[in-house]
Amino acid sequence: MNFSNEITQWYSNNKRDLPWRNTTDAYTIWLSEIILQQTRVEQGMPYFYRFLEHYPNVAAFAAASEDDILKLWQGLGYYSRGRNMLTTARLVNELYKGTFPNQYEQLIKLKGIGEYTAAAISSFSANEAKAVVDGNVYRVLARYFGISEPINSTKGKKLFQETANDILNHDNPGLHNQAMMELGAIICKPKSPACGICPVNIGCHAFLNNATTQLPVKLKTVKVRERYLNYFLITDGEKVLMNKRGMKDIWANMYDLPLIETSEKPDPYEVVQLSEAVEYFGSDAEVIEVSGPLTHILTHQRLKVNFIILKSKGIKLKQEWFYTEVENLKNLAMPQIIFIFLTNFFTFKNNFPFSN
DNA sequence: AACGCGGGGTT
DNA sequence: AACCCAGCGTT
Repeated sequence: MNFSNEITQWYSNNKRDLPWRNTTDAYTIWLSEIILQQTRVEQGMPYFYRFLEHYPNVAAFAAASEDDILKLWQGLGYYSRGRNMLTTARLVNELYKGTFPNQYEQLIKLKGIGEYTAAAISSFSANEAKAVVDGNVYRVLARYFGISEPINSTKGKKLFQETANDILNHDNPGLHNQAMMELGAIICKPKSPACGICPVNIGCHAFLNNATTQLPVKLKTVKVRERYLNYFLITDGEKVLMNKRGMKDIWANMYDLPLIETSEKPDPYEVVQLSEAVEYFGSDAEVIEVSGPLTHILTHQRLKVNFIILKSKGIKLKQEWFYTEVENLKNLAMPQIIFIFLTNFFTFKNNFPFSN
């Protein structure tokens, strides 16, 4: 038995029953693949069901608004995925009359679809002979063949893609690709891999040389930036003052609260004295209550967040600010920390959340 | 080639 | 705290 036969047989007997594996519909597979980019299966699963229910085909997706998509995407992170999907859905609806393409060369041109995703959709949907290389495959290949080239260097990416191409089973590329990823997810795990029950342990360089902890090799990532975000909760009757974020920075085009960012750890009461605050809130602005700082961790940023309840007579609205009914908050896509704060605040009005 | 982009789970 | 997750787009 060769490598591919071993893992595909193992896969057939041990695979998880995942909803996107029961179809060859390119639209459905596209949906699942974008959701699963840098996202664990368990985390993406409920979003997959939700999106499929709201948008059962590409025409339905194309008809959605960006606000709709971002709201449904809320909590999943990497929101550009959702915005890129909308671009792609609208293009596909025009260009291919609502039939999602399943050929690599067409897929790779679409926004949000890179080498991995184009290979995944084309091999799963049309059995096209393109090898997938995701985080799982990097790990399996590095260990099995003893490849110590960093997986995130340009040279490494090329080498791993070539290696994946070399061992691809051309008789059933879709099955082979699924098996590679499943092996990485279930057996060849990052920590404490289950080498004892691995179908290809005989022949695995890392297993034979007790080197699973050294492989794969990955170049150091950049350091985390600290930011201090001071959010203001300003109400007017049953309305809340909200902010629509721009295209730069995190949480593009999503909704949060009026914000003043400071370069150093601030005293919330002094933030209100800053000229920027005085300009918009007036010098008579009064701090009612403060909670924070809360720490919100992103991959490359550590956010220290203050929430400041403010009362003021003369608010001067910035262009991106608008009042909205509390009832309408459920329609706005917000970063998790904002969503949780507002949910708690308006659920426990008399009991300020996160006070410390 | 390097960087930016979320949120959550595991070790 | 470090690392990882069915990566991709921009600079």
